[in-house]
Amino acid sequence: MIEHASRKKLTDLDDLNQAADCLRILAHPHRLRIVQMLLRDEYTVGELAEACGIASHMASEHLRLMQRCKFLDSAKQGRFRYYRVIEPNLANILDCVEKRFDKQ
Amino acid sequence: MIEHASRKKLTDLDDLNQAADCLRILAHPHRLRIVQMLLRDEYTVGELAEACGIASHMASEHLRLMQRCKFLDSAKQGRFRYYRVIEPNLANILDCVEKRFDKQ
DNA sequence: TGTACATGTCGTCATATCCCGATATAATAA
DNA sequence: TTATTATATCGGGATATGACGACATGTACA
Repeated sequence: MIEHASRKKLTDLDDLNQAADCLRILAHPHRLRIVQMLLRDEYTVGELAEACGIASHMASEHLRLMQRCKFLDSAKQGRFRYYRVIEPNLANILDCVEKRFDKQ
Repeated sequence: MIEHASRKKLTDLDDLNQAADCLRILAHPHRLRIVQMLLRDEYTVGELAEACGIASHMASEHLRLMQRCKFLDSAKQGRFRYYRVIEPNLANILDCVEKRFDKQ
């Protein structure tokens, strides 16, 4: 039996609360740039920081936040640590951002 | 000539700043529920408020915020005011939220 | 060993956001 | 008109977030 879209159950407020926490973490210009970069390639913390114009210890904090909410994973490699995107929906959301905000 | 994905230019930090402002507005459990409802049907401010478990003047504030950043539009009809979604990417983002957060 | 470098953590302060009560506007009904 | 209902706005107090300097950890290499 096929449900009409408007009859689908609404998401629980508890779940929307979690979703809002995740979206709030993403809602920062430097974190958006970091995600956009990591969706395309691998970068060190220092490289990400430089691309954002911030000190690397600040990039480190952004990365920690995004790792905590399971957006990113990381692996150490010598002195460096590499992060990668593990949340599959982030590509989709960044597409939305680019669609609305990239100047042609 | 086809550009490789990793060679596409990064979004300006100024634009990411605007994007972050919009995402931050969306990043609230009651606003997410309001958008989810308005994507499916029409509701009065009072109905939206009740569905969120908040006073209607609070729903009104949420709606004003989302109208200001061009997520919603509204039209008055007698004593009531009806809001509707005008940002096309919101359906996509709510899909992401439901994919990650709806319990099956 | 020691020292330079990459990354991470800890306080703190300024600012932004959330939530609420009180009040305002605007339309309908009596 | 007056009362009632629906929606909107204002002001402030509590809480969360952002940015920063200072410091800590951990790795590499002379």
